[in-house]
Amino acid sequence: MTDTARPPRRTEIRQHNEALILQAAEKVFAEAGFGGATMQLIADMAGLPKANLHYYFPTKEDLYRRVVQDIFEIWLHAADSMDQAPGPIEGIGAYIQAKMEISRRHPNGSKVWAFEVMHRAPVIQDYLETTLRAWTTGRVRLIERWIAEGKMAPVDPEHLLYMLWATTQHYADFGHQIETLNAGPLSDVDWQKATDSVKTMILRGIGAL
Amino acid sequence: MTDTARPPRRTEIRQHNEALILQAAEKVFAEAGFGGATMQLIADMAGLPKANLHYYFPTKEDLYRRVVQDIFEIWLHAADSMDQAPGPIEGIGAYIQAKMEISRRHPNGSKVWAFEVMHRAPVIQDYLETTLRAWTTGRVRLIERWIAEGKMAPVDPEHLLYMLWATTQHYADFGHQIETLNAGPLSDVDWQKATDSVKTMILRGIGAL
DNA sequence: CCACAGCCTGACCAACCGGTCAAGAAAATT
DNA sequence: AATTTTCTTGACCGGTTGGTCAGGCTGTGG
Repeated sequence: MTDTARPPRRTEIRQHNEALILQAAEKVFAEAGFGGATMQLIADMAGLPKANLHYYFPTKEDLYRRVVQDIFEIWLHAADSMDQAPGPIEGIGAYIQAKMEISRRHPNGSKVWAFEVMHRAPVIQDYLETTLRAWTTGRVRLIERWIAEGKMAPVDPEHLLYMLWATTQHYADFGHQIETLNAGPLSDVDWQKATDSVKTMILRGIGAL
Repeated sequence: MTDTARPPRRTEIRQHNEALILQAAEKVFAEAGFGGATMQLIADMAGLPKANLHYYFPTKEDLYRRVVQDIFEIWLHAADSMDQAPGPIEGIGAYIQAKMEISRRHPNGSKVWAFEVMHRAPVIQDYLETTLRAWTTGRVRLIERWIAEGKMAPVDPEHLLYMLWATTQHYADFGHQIETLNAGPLSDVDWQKATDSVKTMILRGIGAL
């Protein structure tokens, strides 16, 4: 009578292996999509036998769902800095900064999200309709407030958000194309330049500079 | 001895069926990626037996390659209007207009391209390194000229191009997400609004307005 | 020491995949 | 009409896939 029946006690082994699998899965799903990814390949990359994957994640879809959800979490937190900002220069500037850093550090996550949405979001449609919609409504109101206060030009807030998502995620999703045109991976300086360029063009574009 | 050996004579039947197959393939590849798409599904959607697909396109990869190449062609032509423009307002404005219309009319093509690039472009890597790079270099020079003539602010031309690609293609690649947030498909007015928003924000962002 | 719950995995399976092929139907050419 | 080329298709094949399962292993609490 010490415990409350169910919780299967997250052992350290479980946590460690789940992390290992999720990391490998993110990469494989990003590079091949859901249909193109194979459990065998994910298993090899994680250094585990395939049957072990099915022990922690019963089906391929369960594993995929976890990967997508984890990414979604990261993205939501990226906007925290935007909320307590006094105006668009600080708020949107910080949001661009945060999203560009995510594009650099979690390019695979961004790609999996893109795959999922292009696939008509069979797995996370409910998230789009609930969490993302609520999130969006909140930021739209924030932007409308800034406009009303004369801190920026009267742009359509939703299309501004689309532009923010599109430009920042482009550096992750189309990273290969950018690297090809750049004749090599982007350096620290290149990333700084990219971030500054996006910030400058967008902030001037919304009349905040 | 009448003909010159090879040309396999494009009959009307061939042209008709190839178009039918390519149209179905574009949709299936866009919604499932290369790995997730099946020849059977494409055949069903085209209303043809699977074996017939292999008659016109020997392998799945041949079919995929044709789909990607066709899209690439459309995109290249979208920039024609940009070249003979006197300045960024007309040139970049027309380019945004053209790319937004492509996003609306060929959303699947845009998605297949996105899939391909995220997949590290196994099929069209040579196009990226030759045609696209040459194209990009040309537009970079054009933009640099406009900057030198004082017609726009001194932004980084390459990051401006990325922003143009990202924002316009976002309406195709992430159309499902946008439609979900919009609670339904975009109307004529919605598309006009989107195009105007993108144009205004970007043109002001580069100091052309 | 035992007991037991959680962890591991080689071997296996039905379903499905891309691709082949032979035989014939339909067009085009002579 | 005869002949040659193009087009059509059901049946089939080897290989791969997601998923299963029985049986063994391991660590921990008593």
